Amino acid sequence: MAEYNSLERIRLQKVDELRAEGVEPYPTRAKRTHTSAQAIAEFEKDETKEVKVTLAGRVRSMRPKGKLCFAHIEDGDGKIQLFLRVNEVGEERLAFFNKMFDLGDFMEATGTMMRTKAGEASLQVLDFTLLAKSISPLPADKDVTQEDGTVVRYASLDDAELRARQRYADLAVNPEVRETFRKRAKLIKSLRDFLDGQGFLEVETPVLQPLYGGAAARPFVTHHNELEQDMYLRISFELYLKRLLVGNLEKVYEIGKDFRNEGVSFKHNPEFTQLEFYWAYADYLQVMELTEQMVVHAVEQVTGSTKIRYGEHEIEFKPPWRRLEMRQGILETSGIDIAEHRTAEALLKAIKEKQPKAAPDPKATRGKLVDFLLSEFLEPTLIQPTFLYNYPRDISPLAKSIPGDPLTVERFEGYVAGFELCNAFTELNDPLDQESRFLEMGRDYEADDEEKHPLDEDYLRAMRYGMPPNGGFGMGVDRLAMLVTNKQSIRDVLLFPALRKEE
RNA sequence: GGGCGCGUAGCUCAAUGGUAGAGCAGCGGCCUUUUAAGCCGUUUGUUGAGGGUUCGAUCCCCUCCGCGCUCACCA
Repeated sequence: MAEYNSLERIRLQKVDELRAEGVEPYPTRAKRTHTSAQAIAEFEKDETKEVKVTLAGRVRSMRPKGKLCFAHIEDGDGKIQLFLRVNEVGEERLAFFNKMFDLGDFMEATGTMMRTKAGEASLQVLDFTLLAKSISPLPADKDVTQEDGTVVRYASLDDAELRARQRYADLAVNPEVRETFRKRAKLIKSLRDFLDGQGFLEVETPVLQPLYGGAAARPFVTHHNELEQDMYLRISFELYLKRLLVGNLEKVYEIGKDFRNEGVSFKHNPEFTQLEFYWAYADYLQVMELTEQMVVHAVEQVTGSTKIRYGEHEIEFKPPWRRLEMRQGILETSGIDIAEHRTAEALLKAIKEKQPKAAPDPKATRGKLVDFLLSEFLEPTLIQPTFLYNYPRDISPLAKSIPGDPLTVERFEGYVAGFELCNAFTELNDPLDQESRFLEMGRDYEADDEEKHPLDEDYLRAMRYGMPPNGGFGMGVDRLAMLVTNKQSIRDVLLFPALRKEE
């Protein structure tokens, strides 16, 4: 049972009073004819013509002034001022409005458009109705535009926890939050449009899987009662999408949620939106070109420019992006040439000599050490969009080796603003090689390591029917959303980010 | 999981080893062109929870809860 504070109790009492007067505080239907923006546009076409409209929205401010009252309501398009006078609505109705309406209420108002003495296009109200009484006051929010044009916000909702937990309140009072999520929707639509235009088929593969795979991550485990078996929430789409290539679907993609039972950070959420595509007969170089085209298309659709501002950086997405061989990048930033150190022992020794302050895991494989050098030294320098290519084989069990170089695979990652945006490779399609890679991975992890790749026999069975050579791609859509909305935390681009349960 | 920090009114914040204030919101008035409206009056708190030290804790100590930053983890 909810407990009400003093403000809420006053409003609840108003609900009772309204009902006692025969006024329904939550009527079933609204009769809106225009949004605020439509009404203003129509009025401004010809201000001598009478424009009669019914508007609806949330009351955001009330300024009663004796025999008249100004109020702003906000709808999906913006705010509009209501102007109520005793001349039109009568003394009794004006008093009713002042007494019974509160900030946050949804209401409807019918009237004619007019311009106030201060010059604001407003609705001169003839009649009004309550649409939904607000019991709990929304966090107060006042924007004041000062003479020099700067907007000062008084008493807004900016507690990060409250904003994430009660996103509905955050959205209700912070218009720029609504804008962020409009941009996010536009981003996803533009990615979809691009891939559709390239002839890719959008598919849906299982979220609930008998076996997880396609990435190294701890899964969420659940249980199906009737089948009497454990199920996993997917950690990637990869293995299912590649099964479709076996089925002669040549270009497929999926946009959806992945789930990883791991740490939460400014760039990690346990469930996140992934885009993956697989492209038969293409290799990682072709995927690289398609990637830069796709991303610049999306950035341009959302922001209107190929260039964005992200924090202190200005980032240009126009292709071609910088291409940097991983070996070269690591050499330039750490002074270590990984090609000269072909074993984990040798590489570890080199790191200790050249970078005594660095603290790599002494038990790491060679691939993990390369990854360490990458994230420690190279990654922070990759601000402008950069394709880092050619990765160590042992951290890439699903990628194909470079002909003639068994330690290196045809793989690239796209980096922007110092973090990984996407990951792609020429996909391994040799079932025998794939099987030995799975077994190899198994040896590199402890028996109880939850990140150990389970051996997916059905996937190998599919591959044995024959899988065309292909290029595959995966991208964290939330991270791209962070870039185009200039948000420093993944939470700001997720409507309901993962939070600990409230007590 | 480790480290650091934070938690005070509906919102934004202040204060102090002697049980708390401001602005906004609210409530009661006045006001026929306001937009942070103004003016007069006025209310609001288990100071995140529990325990300890103390004559006395919101402040000091411990535990817990929640959040933020960060490290670890994360192909």
